[in-house]
Amino acid sequence: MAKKKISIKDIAKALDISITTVSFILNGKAKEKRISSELIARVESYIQETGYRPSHLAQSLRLGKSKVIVFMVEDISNHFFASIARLIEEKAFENGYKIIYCSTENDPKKAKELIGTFKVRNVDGFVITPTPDLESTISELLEEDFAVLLFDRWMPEVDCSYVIVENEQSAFEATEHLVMQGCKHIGLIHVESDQMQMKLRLAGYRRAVMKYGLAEHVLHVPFHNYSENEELEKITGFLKANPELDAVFFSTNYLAFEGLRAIQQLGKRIPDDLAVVSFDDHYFFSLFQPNITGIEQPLHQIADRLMEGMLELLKENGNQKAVIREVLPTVLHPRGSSVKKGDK
Amino acid sequence: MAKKKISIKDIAKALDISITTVSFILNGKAKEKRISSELIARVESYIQETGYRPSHLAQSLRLGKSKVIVFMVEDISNHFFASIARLIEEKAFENGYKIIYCSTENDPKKAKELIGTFKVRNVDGFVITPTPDLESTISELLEEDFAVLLFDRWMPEVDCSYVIVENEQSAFEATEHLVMQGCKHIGLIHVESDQMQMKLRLAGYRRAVMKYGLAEHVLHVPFHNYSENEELEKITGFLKANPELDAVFFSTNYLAFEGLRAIQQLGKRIPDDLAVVSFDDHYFFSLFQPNITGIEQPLHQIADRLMEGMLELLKENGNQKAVIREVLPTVLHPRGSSVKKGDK
DNA sequence: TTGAAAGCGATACCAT
DNA sequence: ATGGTATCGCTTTCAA
Repeated sequence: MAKKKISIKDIAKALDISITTVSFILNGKAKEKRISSELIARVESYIQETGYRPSHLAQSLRLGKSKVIVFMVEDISNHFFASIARLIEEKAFENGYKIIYCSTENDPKKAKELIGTFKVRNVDGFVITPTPDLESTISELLEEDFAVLLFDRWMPEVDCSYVIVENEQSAFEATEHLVMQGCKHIGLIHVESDQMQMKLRLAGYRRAVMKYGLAEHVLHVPFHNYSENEELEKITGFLKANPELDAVFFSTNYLAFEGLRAIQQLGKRIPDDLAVVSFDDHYFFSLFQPNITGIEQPLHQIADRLMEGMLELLKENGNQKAVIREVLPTVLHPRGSSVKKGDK
Repeated sequence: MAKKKISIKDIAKALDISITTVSFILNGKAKEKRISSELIARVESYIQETGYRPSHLAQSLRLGKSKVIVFMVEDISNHFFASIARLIEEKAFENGYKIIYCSTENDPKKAKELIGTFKVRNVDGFVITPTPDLESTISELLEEDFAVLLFDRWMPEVDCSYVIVENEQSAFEATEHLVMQGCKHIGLIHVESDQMQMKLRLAGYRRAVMKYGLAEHVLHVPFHNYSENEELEKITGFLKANPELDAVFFSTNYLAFEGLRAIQQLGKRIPDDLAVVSFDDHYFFSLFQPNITGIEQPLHQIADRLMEGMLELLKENGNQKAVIREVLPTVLHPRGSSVKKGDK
C-alpha cells in the first residue's frame, strides 16, 4: 500500500470543507468552535480510513517548537551515559518528545559546534554534560530561552539547572570506609580534569585523609585519551612507586578497570595487599573476584529527575526561569575488595 | 547577546536585494547565476556579521528531506549497540545527518509505533535491528522509498539491505575450537529467540557437534526478561543437570556474565572443570580471571559499513533500489578460559 | 458554525 | 544578473 502522503488540504478537498475546520477538529478545538458533531464524525472517520498523520515538520515550523530534545554527553557508548539515555528516552517518547544524541568527547570545540547546529534545528531543549570552557555558550542558550539541563557535572559560574550526585560526600565516605577497614595509606587514582565532579571527588578524598591524619597519595591520570595502555602504565608506575599503599580509590570506573589489570599484573592480592574502591558502580564489579566495592550512582533517579526537570523547563514558556538544582545521593556498596580479612 | 532569529528575509531587506538572490548565494549557485562577486561578498560578510544560519526546519519542509536518520535498536544501553551508536554518530554528523535513537525492547508493537511516528517526522533513513514480526512494516517502509538498513539480524522474507556478521560460521568455529581443546561434552547456553542471528548461532553449534560426532546439550533461556535471577537459576540448573559437560558456549555475552556467576557459585574451575567461550567479545572478558575466550564482532567495520551503506541508500533518490548485503567476519580470541591445561 | 488568508523560512521556476 | 512569487503543511486570527 504505497499510499502517497496525504495532507490536511487533501482531506479538506475530499470532504469539501475548509482546511481550517479540519485543523480545528484535529486539534481538539472542535467543541470550542462549536463545529457540528456530524461534521466532526465525518472528518474523524475519513482520517481513520486514510491513516492521515499531520506533518510534524510543518507544525514545528509554524509553532516554532520541534519536540526534540538533544542529549549531549561525553560519550554515548559509555555505560553510564548509555543507561541514562535508555531511561530518558522512554519518558521522552511518552511525552511526545524525540531524543537526538551526540557525543562531545569532552571537546569544547565539538560541543560548541554541536550546540550551534542544534540551535538552528529548532530543538526545544538540551540535556548536557558540559565540557570545560562552555560557560558562555550555555549562557547564550539560556538567554535565548532554550530549556537547558546539565547533568553529571555543572558549572558554578552559570546559573543553569542541573542534576548531579553528591560527589564530594560520596568520595569522603568511600575513603572513610577504607580508613575504617584499617587502611593507612590510601591512594587516589584520579582523572586530571577541570570537570567539577572530578574536583569534588578529589576534595572528598582529601577531606577524609586529612580528617584521619593520613598522607595523601594522588595519581593524576590525564584525561581519557583513547590509549588505554598509557593509563595502564601510569597506574602500574604509581603502584610501584608507592609500595606502602594498602588501598586505592579510583575516581571513575574506567580507571578502575585498568587499575585492576595493573594490580593483576603486579601480582598483588585484593584486598590483602591492596583494598580497592571505585566510583561508579558497575555490573562487572560484582562478578570480578573478589567483588569490587563501588559507589553507585542512582541511574533511575537521575534519569527521572532529568526528564521531569526537562519537561518542567519546557513547560514554562519562557516565563520566569525556575532553576532546578538537584543533588542526588549515591550508594556505597561495600564488597570483598575493601574488606580486609584480618578485620575482626 | 540575545540575538533574535534572523531569517533570509531579514537579510534581503537589510541589503535591499531580493530573497532569491540571497538564497542563490547561500546555496552556492551564485556562479551559476552569474551574480556579481561584489554582491556575493556583501551578502557573505553580512551573514558573517549576523551569524545567520538557515532554518533546517524550513529547508526540510521545502525539500522533503530532514537529514535525520533513526537508529532503532533493541536496547541503546547495551554495550554493543551503544558502541555502534557512537561510531555511527560521528560519520553521520560529518555528512550533515543527525541521529535520533530509540529502543524497541524487541517488542514488535513498540517498534511499529516508533516507525510510524518517525515516518510522519519525515526522517530520511532507518537503521534497524528488527524485532520479530516486523516484515510487513519494513516492506511498507521500502515501498515508501525510505532508506532502510537492517543490522545485527535480518529478515529472510524481505528484500531489504542489511549488515550482519557471520553468525553460523563463527559459532561453528568457536565450537570446533572447543573440540580441538579436547572437549567432548559441549553445552550451548542459548537465547530462545526467533531472531535470525540466534538461529544461525545455534545452527553453527549444531553443525560442529555433529561433525565431530558429539552429543548436543542445549539450554534455551527465554528472551531477556529483565529478571536476571531467573537466567542465573536456569543456567545453574542446567549445569547441575549435566555434570558431564566439560565446556559451555554462550551464544551472547549477557548470558555469559550470568553463566560465569553460576559457575563461580557452583565452585567449578575454568577451564579445568569447564571450558568457556562466548559470542560477543567484551572488554571484561580479558580482565576476568581466567580470561574468557570471546568471538569479537568487528564494531568499527559494522559501523563503517552501516553508514556507508546508509549514505548510499540515501543518495540514490528513489532510483533503482540497490540492495546492500554485507556479511562481516568475526574474530575468535582464544583466551585462558578455553585452553585446557592438560593440552600438550 | 465555518472559511479565507496570512505567515513560519526556505527553494526554485519564470520573468525581466 | 537579479527579482517576484508559488509552494511545502500547518495554525490561527479575523470575518462572515
